[in-house]
Amino acid sequence: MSDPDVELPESIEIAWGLRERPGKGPRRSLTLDQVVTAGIRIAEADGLAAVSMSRVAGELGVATMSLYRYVSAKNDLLDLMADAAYGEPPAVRGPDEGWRSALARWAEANVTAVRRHPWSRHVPVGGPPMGPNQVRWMEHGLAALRGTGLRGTERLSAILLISGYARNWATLTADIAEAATRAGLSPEQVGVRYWQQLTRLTRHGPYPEIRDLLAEGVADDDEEEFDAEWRFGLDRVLDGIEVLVRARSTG
Amino acid sequence: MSDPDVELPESIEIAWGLRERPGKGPRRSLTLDQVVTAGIRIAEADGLAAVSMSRVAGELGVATMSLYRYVSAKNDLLDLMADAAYGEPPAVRGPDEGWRSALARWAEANVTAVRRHPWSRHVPVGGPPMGPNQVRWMEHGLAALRGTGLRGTERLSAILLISGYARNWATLTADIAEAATRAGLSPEQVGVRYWQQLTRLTRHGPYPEIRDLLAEGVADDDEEEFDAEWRFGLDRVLDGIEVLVRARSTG
DNA sequence: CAGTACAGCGTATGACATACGCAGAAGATG
DNA sequence: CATCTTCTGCGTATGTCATACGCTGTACTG
Repeated sequence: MSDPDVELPESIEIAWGLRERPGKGPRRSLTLDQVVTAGIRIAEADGLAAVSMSRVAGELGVATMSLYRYVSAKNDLLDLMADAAYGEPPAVRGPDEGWRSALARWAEANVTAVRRHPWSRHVPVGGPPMGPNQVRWMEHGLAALRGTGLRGTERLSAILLISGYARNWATLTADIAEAATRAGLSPEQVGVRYWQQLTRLTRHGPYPEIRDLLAEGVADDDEEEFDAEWRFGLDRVLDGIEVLVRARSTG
Repeated sequence: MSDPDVELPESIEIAWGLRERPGKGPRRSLTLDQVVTAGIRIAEADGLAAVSMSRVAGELGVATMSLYRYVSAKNDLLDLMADAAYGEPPAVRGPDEGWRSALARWAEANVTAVRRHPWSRHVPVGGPPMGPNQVRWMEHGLAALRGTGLRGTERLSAILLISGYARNWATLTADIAEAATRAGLSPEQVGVRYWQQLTRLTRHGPYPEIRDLLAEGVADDDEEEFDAEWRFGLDRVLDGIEVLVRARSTG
């Protein structure tokens, strides 16, 4: 139950500062932080695909292979970059704030975090959150649900659900924004084009629902529409949680 | 409003069978389907990373560059593979089935689809669904919400929310299952190990919520726990939709 | 001062996506 | 039947990338 020294992936240990500094050999000329920051700078400027070990090294004025004294593989670097991209979680729920408001803030902050670092959505994830920032986000998300009567697994599932939704939404809108930039259009125009494309594809064939949808005029013609859609989904999730919270506090 | 010939990405047109066969030159020695199927076979056997153009070509007994007569870039191939991985959507909602049951089936089917082709979760997505199978899934998802009084954008947001949750969940569990295989453990053991790791990381520092969680004994000690967690989130979402559906039918 | 473990990094390897252009095939056209 | 057009398969070449290996010099330890 309280194993003091569970095995931990190397990059995670380093990120949490659990690695002893050896003190022997020559002084290191860089910090891990500098490496990660350089990677982020490149991703910010030219996208995640531009982040190569040699380019990161170039940015720092060292040889490519030197980086491997700081990370054990490129994937480690990407994981650390992604964790850094999360940044600070939003302010923890205050004593006077309701769980619903706090959770909504937390959800919005998730979206904002991805929007601030659009490249981060392309970092391949593998496994549950263990980076320092990710864990802190988890902490704050759980705090929003304190006192609701939800069990541990339930609180956890709830924030997993919400962060997943937020990341999905942020990813979708970022993809659209990127396609817009590529095509020299506005995001709204890309949205409209998508519906036109879907209209053409479903013109012939058994797509009654989609045709109804299109006939209803679903086109996202302005930014507020986009935002309304996000909030719609968020409200559904929060409503669903509220149903349970109420049931618990009544029972 | 009814532009008859909207621009469509090349690979999408091909996938929908909207490309004319030229009829001129030599006969093609392959079909697009064979190429995609070969890619899937490799991904199934050795993971998505093993899918290289040269390996796919080898599998088909042609030269690497021949593939580019069928897809314009590797990404096209991956997109087509991902669309194929969706496969058939679940049976459309029948006349006697409630929206909630139909939507739950649709959600489960999303999970199953990813589980059947775990590699598909690593295919980089770019943009809203346009593949033939994806669109058919969309059609069936919307059909589940027919007659609920929800507006078009609302129905759409709802299924986006659910499919996102399902894919996230499937991804997380697949990641765990894969880590388990790599480590020669059971998925349950990997879950337990994760909580131990988190215990160690949060032992010192401001993590009251996580420590509460761990003290409560949150460890996923069997498969039913896993499944209960999935259903918890799904029920929250469905409850949230139900709140709205009821409000609409009352108003 | 001797020993030792580690830092930086030059070099080499093997995989990969894909641009380019050619030779030959099969219809289209006269 | 002859010529032309267009497309196919694909050989070759290019440039990029991650990373294994091992050497050299460094700074702390005893």
